[in-house]
Amino acid sequence: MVRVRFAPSPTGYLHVGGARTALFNWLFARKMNGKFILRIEDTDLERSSEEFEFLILDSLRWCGLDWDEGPDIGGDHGPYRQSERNKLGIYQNYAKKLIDLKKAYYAVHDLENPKEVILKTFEWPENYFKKGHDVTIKFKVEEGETSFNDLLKGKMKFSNDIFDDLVIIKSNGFPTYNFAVVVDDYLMKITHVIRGEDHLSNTPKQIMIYQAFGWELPEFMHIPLILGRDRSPLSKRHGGTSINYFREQGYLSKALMNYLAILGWSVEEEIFDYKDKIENFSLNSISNKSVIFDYQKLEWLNGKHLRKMEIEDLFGIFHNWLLNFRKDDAFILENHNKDYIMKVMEICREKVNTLVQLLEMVKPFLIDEYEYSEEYIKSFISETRSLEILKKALDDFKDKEFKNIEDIRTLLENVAKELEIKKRVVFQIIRGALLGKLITPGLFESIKVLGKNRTIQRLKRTIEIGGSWLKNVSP
RNA sequence: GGCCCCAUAGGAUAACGGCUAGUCCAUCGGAUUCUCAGUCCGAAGGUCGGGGUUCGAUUCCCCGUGGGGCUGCCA
Repeated sequence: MVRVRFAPSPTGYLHVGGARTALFNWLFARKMNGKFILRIEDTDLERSSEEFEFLILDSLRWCGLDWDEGPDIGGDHGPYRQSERNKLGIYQNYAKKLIDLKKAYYAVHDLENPKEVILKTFEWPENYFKKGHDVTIKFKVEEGETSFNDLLKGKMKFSNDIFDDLVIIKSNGFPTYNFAVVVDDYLMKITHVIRGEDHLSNTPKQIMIYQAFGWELPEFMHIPLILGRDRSPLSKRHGGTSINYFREQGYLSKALMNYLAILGWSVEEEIFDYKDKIENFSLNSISNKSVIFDYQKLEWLNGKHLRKMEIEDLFGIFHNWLLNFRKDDAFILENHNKDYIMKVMEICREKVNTLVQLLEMVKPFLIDEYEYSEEYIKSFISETRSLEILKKALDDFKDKEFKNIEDIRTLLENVAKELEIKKRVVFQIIRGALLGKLITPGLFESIKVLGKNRTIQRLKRTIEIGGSWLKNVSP
């Protein structure tokens, strides 16, 4: 049975790189009918926090990556938080076993200069401890070579003399990363360790520990890192990096996962729902090269997903997003029936890539006191016959029914024809009159969705307000 | 400094050792008898450098260069 894990440390938000690692683990587990385990590596007391743990789980859920065992749901190999495991004495016990095997020792550190070890012993150095010396447990690195096979990199070989003896239990009694991972991966029966390439050089250290215990090695696979535009590690400098950031910026989890999947994974068809790709997934189609995060491609992909999904699903996601991240704008959905809103969204999504952009596009349809953009006011004023255009359109709309796009087109083209003004000009003046902006969904479609009453009201409103713009600039 | 990983257009990828190095994003140009941030069409742009092996190298080997990682009582 395949068992893989994702083991974040709760010292920050979930990073896209972490999410990608989690995604590949998840995909592999699902494909192999195995288990995906979530373990929290909170052995760094200084930097770890419960809030970050909460946020990481929240982000993972948003991504749709569900786990079979974890700190919140438990499992047969718990607990799943290293701090809790430490309380049970798990790491201490295993460290003592290594001491019994003479493969690790107590290291007594100098009082003044804690980096210096003044005594190595297999017996607990109670006297020194009482006097206030730091005491750690260090793993003894033997001479020789450590090699392993990496699923992506192939055969790896390290000479042991590049490693010093490594601390496995800190003076505060907590295990270090390299020790805790080994003990936990062993106890949790992890079969495949799939993680970022930044751990490649740690692997031989961990393998030495496996070997000291006589434990069977899992498979290892180190996937390349995600970099920013300048090839330095992706950081806030390059833009947002946390899952939460992209969520807040109006990206869909499906799209973000899709992007993380194709980033360094060659596929025939680029746009997909990653949950449909479980069967096709294979570890060896993952690229072996670090990759640069391309915000533009992500946005493009997000637009594709936005346009492709069921409008009702999009409505739900949009509504939710407003409530979570744009509380001040959430009111726009009130006092409208869902049907109208969905029709609005249907035509607006054709032009946008993110929920942020969608919000801007949708807003004027849902607010009667919509604002007028400066560009519109400017072009309204510079076109001397603006008011005339709007009045003519108003008159024509009043006594005509318009049920389909063609009727609306005919009517508007007729306005232009009779006034002998270019269609483009007429349409732009009317567009802005109805929605306050010069960039909107198709004008005829917009009018159809607005309906007769709103259209007429809005024409009247702009005629009134537009009059005052003209007065203000009169010579 | 030491050890390790990586290298095809600006970014992501494709090409049993063999056609003119293919595709997606971005860029530029055109179209969409209404806007464009949407859609369609088109263009430009690449095998990091130097040595080998070979009839033939993007592909295999060596060196260099560049980028990245590790080198913590961080993970």
